[in-house]
Amino acid sequence: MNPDRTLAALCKALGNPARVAILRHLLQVDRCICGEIVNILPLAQSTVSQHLKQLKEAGLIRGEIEGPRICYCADKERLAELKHLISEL
Amino acid sequence: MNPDRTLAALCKALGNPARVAILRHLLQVDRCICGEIVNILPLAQSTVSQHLKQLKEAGLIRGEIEGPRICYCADKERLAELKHLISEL
DNA sequence: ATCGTATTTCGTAAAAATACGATAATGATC
DNA sequence: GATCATTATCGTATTTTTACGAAATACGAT
Repeated sequence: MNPDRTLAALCKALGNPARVAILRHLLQVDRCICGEIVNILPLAQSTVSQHLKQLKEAGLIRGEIEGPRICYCADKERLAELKHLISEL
Repeated sequence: MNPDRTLAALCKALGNPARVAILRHLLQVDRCICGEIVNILPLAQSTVSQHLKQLKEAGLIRGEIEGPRICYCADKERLAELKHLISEL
């Protein structure tokens, strides 16, 4: 993809404080289940699920099914790509 | 402001390919008048003006009145703040 | 097979973003 | 003062985002 579009898509995914908080938390704890994120944020569980979906679509996080729950983790390679695109601005 | 909010606001401002292109261009040419940006992008003049407004509100660019036209330039300090906030993720 | 927990998806409403053309505002020039 | 060039703002339509509760799905345990 065109670098402007890639950067815009990544930035758009982080263009909401809740999603920034989610990513930051996942980077701190390395990995955690969805429910933990729901507890941290003052948002309904379905809303958090949507934010997770957007982050996942942007490639910034991944979710692995782990029994009855889903374990999320940050995709550090994708984050590195964002860092690179921003830093070369 | 809360760092999550600051980062989200900055990212939101870059969450559109046209705005990324505008910022990138301003960084390349250092400074240029609004009309030049309008010529580069495949968008109506009023639309470009709105994008410029958003970038200005986010603090990423500044506009100085220069006779009948307006000269825009990137705010490198603000950009540095974005780079810092992203890099420390 | 049923139940309980965890998560997503659906339906929906309200707000914001995007884009355009038309109009207004500003400043230089005649 | 009229006019031209440049840019912002207004009005509007369409799309997207954000948020919620309710319903569906998936899985483990009983």
